[in-house]
Amino acid sequence: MPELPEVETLARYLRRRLVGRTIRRVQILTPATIRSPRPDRFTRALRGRTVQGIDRRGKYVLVRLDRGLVLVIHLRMTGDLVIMPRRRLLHPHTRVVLGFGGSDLRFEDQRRFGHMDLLPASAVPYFEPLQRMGAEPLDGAFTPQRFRAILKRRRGALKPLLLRQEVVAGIGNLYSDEILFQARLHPGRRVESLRPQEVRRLYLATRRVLRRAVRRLARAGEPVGALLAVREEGGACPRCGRLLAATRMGGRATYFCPACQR
DNA sequence: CGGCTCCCCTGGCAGC
DNA sequence: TGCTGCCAGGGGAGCC
Ligand SMILES: [Zn+2]
Repeated sequence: MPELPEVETLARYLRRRLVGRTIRRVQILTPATIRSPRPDRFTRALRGRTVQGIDRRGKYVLVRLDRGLVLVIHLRMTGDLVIMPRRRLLHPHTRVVLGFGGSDLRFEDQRRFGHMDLLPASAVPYFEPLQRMGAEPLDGAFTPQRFRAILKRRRGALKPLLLRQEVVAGIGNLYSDEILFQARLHPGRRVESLRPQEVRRLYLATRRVLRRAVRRLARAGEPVGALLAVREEGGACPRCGRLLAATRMGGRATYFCPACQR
């Protein structure tokens, strides 16, 4: 279930495979997946379009097409984009198929939370969720100063803060736990109580955790993180060996070490 | 604004 | 075996 590193890895893969190729066939198996425009228009507008580029913003995949169109896709919890030969049987959770001749790009999504919007490129900056989206943590513009400024405007517990896409884009439930573990900060710690040194740790941990995960996913296809490896009921802290605390914050399962994270 | 609950939907799994 | 309830990595709406 994809957070920034997984979506970034997926976007890079799609870029390698799809740029320059032309959509010949569009098949919608679950109309609800298409949020806009209506399925018949969606199909007509996509047929014949050539992929010019693939971008990522937060957890969104953006497929840039000719004629000034962009296909904006969110995988949510269970969505995935897979490329496979056209002759391969459709997986039962296949929601949308874009046929590129011999191979398909298939959107598979068990829980049907994922969705896509086909927009004019000019409308993308005004597309609500993208417009609200916060800083890209792996971007060069994401500096310690910028991060400090972002946090200064906020109040409340760190974990829910990290999960808000309009604060920092792309962090989900798993990586937020990992980031807080690496930063040695308690998930319930209030952002306004952080000392400069701790803000710095949080900044560095955010970058390092996400960057490492992208690198590792690209190579091994396996997610990384000291905490992620033991993140379960009864797991031991990788740093001090004590039992991890398991709780819920903002309705999300949360794991941390009460000794190391303050 | 922050923080909570509910909801969208499906399936895996523990417990009875 | 079969049923039930709970849980899941996302995020928006509605409420206090
Ligand atoms: Zn510890």
